[in-house]
This record gives sequence, structure tokens and C-alpha cells, in this order.
Amino acid sequence: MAKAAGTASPRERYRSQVRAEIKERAWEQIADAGASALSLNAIAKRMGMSGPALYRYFGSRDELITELIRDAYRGLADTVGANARDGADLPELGHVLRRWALEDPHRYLLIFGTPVPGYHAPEDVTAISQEIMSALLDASAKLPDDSPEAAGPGPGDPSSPDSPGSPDVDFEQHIEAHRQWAGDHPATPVELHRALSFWTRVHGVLSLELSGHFSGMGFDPATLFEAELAALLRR
Amino acid sequence: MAKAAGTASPRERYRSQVRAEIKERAWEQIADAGASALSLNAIAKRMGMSGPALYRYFGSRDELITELIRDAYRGLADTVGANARDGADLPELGHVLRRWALEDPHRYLLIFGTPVPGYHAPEDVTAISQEIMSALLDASAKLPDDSPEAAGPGPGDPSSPDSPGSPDVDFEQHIEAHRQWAGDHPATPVELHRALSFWTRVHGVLSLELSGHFSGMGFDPATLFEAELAALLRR
DNA sequence: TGTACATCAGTGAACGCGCGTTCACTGATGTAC
DNA sequence: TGTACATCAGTGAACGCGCGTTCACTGATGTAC
Repeated sequence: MAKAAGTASPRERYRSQVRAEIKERAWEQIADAGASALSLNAIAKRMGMSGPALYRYFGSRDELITELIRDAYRGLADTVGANARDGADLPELGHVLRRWALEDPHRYLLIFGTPVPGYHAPEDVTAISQEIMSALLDASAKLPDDSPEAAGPGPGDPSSPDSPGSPDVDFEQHIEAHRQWAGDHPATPVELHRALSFWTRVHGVLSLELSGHFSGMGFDPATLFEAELAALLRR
Repeated sequence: MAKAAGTASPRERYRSQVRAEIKERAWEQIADAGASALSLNAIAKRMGMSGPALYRYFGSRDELITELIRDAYRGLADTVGANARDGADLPELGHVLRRWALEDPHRYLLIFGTPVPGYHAPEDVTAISQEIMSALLDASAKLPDDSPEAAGPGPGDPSSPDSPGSPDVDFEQHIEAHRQWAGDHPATPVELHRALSFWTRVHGVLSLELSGHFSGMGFDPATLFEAELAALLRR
């Protein structure tokens, strides 16, 4: 029988405390030596416990990694979702994302970096990542659909954004025909396109920044990030 | 005494053959299990040799990894450099990069993916990556500096590309003051900016594509890639 | 309130494994006279 | 062309290590009467 929701026995409370500490140490270890070096024995040692003790809390090493990935996705979805509901626009969500990534680079890289070899994410993670995409689509849909060439006051007519045969028109036709990933979201092709550009551009700067590829170059990645977000609106 | 360049004794020839085969097997292993699982013993086993034998060819595991990274950078620099010298423009270099990455995703990810924990690239790798950047700057400098708003026939006057205080002007001022990474390259701030945008956007799409983040989404990454390259020209 | 029992956290020993690396050695290949 | 020596590739044993995981067990904590 399941316990009444909301209450928790001291044992249950203790259990979830220990589970939480295991995860904390796991993140520390990932920060020190990378995700593929994650070791239950090493975590146990750091906690002053014997290795096998952890098997009371996680069935296997893979189960622990899965839960770390799930937690990371969940946290990102919550952060993005909350800001989107508060009315953040796409550039603001960009800053939210960047802050979240810099707060704990390894958490970001565990999700969006080189995949852990041989590891396949469970289904619910896919659902969470669709939740994130959906928040981005909401924000994308709040921006005007036409490019600012015609910066007049009117809402813009839909006939002139691109010459036919241009890569944008091509992509927007393509995305129209392959929008299953957007679920039931009612975004227009331009909005879908903008959300995808947003995602890839944000990731492009963040990924290189977090991997240290700008570190010897002298300039401030934040300024480049800013410019990329701005270019996204211009187009 | 060093041998006369160009000739090689049978022993030297054999040596470099075996070295090459070790690297080949190493790449196979990276493809199978990730860079952090690279193991000299496992490579030796695949080659039908005993583990210690490899120490005739590489001083340590780290030395082998270093050389793989160096080779990858070198290969990319050669590819990009050759195409740039043949007159490829920035979008064409984008396709070159994408082809190179898809040809062997792990090679790309070893360089631009999540860093191997605890590993620091040697100096000559920095030099090679500057070589790549320099080719991108050459290509960037071949494009007109002003945005296509003013699509008139004149070469464009330098006073109108952006309103002051816009993120682009901000970034271009910043990059002007921090252009040491560009070495002696005489590119203008707009060109520097475009080369960096090129790099981060190309990487943004490629990185997510290679890590499988688009795989369940249904659309074709190539089309998105195309659109990103086109947007780069537009600005 | 006290006793009997069930639940559960954590331990220590053990299994088999693969790792990087060192070392003394064998045997083949190349070099010098 | 033949012999003596040096060079070098590769082997097998060994070192110490840490890993994931199973198992039988101890001892503390919670539950039922």
C-alpha cells in the first residue's frame, strides 16, 4: 500500500535525503572527472559508506545516470517553463538558458554535450524535452512573423518575407511538412523556424563557451551571445 | 642522425604503418565506446598483439589521445584551408565543414564536443585552430561588409550598418578591442563578427545533429543548416 | 508500556574483470667490417 | 659473401588499482498486539 501523499515516514524522509546526497556527490564527481568516470564506489567512499550500500538506493550505475539526466532536463524545463509563463520573450529565454548553463556547465553538457557512449535516454526524457521546445515555441509565437525590412506600423502582409526558392522559404516549407516534433503547437512555419534557430544558435555559443573553445581568444562570450540573440530577431 | 628526408628504411616504414593502424583501431574504439573508454590494451587485443607492445609506439595513453586530437585538427585545417585557397566562400566552407563532420562524427566531437576530463591540449593544437580561424576570416573578408538592406550597386558607405547602441555595434566595438585571437588578420570588425557567427552557428546545428538531438524530430538537419548559412549572409 | 516480529540500512568478503604501466627477456632484422 | 654485433619489435609475467555487482550477515528502527 502506498503511503498517503504529502506525509512521509522518517524512514522515507531519510531515504530520499540519502538519495539526494548520492546525486549531489555524483554531480561533484562528474565535474571532477566527467560523466563517463562516474563510479558508485567512488561516490560511496566520498560519503563514508561502503560501495554496496548504494545499491539500496539505485539499482545500478546506469539507473543513477538516467536519474541525473532526467533531473537535469526536469530542472531546465521548470526554469524555462516558469520564465515563459511569466511572459519572457525569446531573447530573455536566451539569457535564462545561458544563466542555467553557466550555473553548472556539466549539467548542461550532460544533456547537450557528446552523448554518453552506449547510453540511451528513456522515453520520459523525450517528453520533457518536448515541454522545453513547447515553451520556446510559445515565446517564438509572441514575436511578429515578418522580418523588419518592412518596419512600418502595420502587422505586415504575409506575401513578402522571402523570395521563393530562398533557403528560408525552402526550410519553412520543409518544416511545415515535418512539424510532428512540435506536437499540437499552432506555431507558424516562421515561428517554428525561429525557435529552431534560437535553439541551435544559443547552443552553438554556449557549447563552445562551456567547452573552453573561446578561452584563449580574449573576447567576452556574453557579448557574442547577445549579438546572436539580436540577429535572431532581425531575422 | 636523422635520415635523409623522403627516404625511409623498411623499419621506419613498418613503424609508421603500425602507428597508423593503432590510430585506426583507436578511432574505431572511440566510435564504439567513446573517447574516455580508449584503452591501449583493448587496441592491442584488436590488433592481435600484447598490450605492452604498444608502448613501442606511444609513450602513454595520453600521448595517443593527444595525437588523435592533433590529427583531427590537422585534417580539418587542411580540408578547410584547401577549399579556402580554391576560392570557397563562407557558405561553401560551411558545407565543407558539415561534410567533414558527418564523415566521422566522433572525430568532430573529439575536437568540439565535451572536453575529455583532465585533458589539456598541447600548444601546437592552438596554432592549428588559429589556422582554421584564419581561413574563415579570409572567406569572411571576401563578402561585402554591409547588410543587404541597402542593396544598391555602390560598395556601401560605412556609416549606416547599425544604429549605435545596438548589440551588433556593441559586439563589433568589443571585438575590435579584443582581436588578438585573429592574429595579424586585417579583417574588419564586421568580418570578424561574421566569422565568429559562422563558427558558432555551424557548430550549433552540427553539434546537436551529431549528438542525435534532432533524430526523433522528423525534419532534415541539412535544410536547417542551409537556412542558417543563408541567414548569416543576410546578417 | 512492553514484548515479538518484520523491515530495512549498511557492512565486509568475494567474484571476475580490465586498466596503465614496468621489466626482463626472446628472436628477428639491419649494419659494419 | 660471411660473420659479429647492435638495434629494435614483441612477449609474458607481474604490480597495484578500481570497477560493478552479488551475497550472507549484523544491527538498528519501526510495527502489531
